[in-house]
Amino acid sequence: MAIDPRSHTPVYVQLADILREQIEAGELAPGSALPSEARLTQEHGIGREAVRMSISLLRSEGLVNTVRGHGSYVREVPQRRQVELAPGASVVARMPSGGERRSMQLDEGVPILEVRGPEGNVEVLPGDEVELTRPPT
Amino acid sequence: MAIDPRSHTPVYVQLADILREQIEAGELAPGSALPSEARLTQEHGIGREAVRMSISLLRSEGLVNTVRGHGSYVREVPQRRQVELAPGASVVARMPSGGERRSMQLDEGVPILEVRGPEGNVEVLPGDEVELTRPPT
DNA sequence: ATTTATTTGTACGTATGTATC
DNA sequence: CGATACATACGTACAAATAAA
Repeated sequence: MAIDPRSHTPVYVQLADILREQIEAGELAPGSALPSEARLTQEHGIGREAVRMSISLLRSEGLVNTVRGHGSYVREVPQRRQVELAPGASVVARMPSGGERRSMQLDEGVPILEVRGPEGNVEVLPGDEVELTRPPT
Repeated sequence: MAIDPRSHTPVYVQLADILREQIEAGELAPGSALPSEARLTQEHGIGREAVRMSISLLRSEGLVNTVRGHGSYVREVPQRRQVELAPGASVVARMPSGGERRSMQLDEGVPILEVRGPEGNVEVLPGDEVELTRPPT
């Protein structure tokens, strides 16, 4: 359970594994706060940078969300609304640019869906709120 | 052009903006190498951490790809193969877990597409290589 | 095949800025 | 205002991967 600084797996990966396990086990429930950086630093006897890299890793996986000056929280499992893919349309997934992320108010680790309609019109959807569907015949 | 340490926009964001502009203008062509961390540090008069955060930001946007011990490179625009979404199927986009990223050999900043077939079968596709389509009526 | 130089990765410490409560 | 918490940014050092001599 304890972190081994001499292990070949980096300290920050070890801590991320511990936290991920606690999240998936429900010990850290959706919406609940992770321990602060200072606490994680002290309790695991590691530096602050390693702690921050751990949380950054979980953020990039879409598992947690960090609010500056407040804390890091386990992301709620998003409620997805169903969007029907129109006939003749196509869709690609990609990460948003910084500007797109801000304007769409997306958390880190959230991709976007870019839907091209048959007439060339493009629609950009938040990847964590949408489930694209094609109705049965 | 020069980086202003007293600006309210962080140094690493300023550098990322500069590099992103050079990428989108074609000065840094797809496949070409970015300047090394040491060069960027010296030429812009900033610390290595700021340089690394800049490149990390571009990586998370899927614009560059970093190879340890070698350098960072402008990502090639991916060739997407078209995959038809079956009738009755649905699809969501999300970021891969660390294990998924390794096993699918995905670069950072590449989402995945999770396709659920009508019979509940699930298929996981790399988001940078696939364009999902629904054929016209 | 060994070594050397280059480059990125990990990790620590320190200091200061800024947002939230 | 003060306390807490995360963000930015510098410096340092060593580890590890890569390529070239």
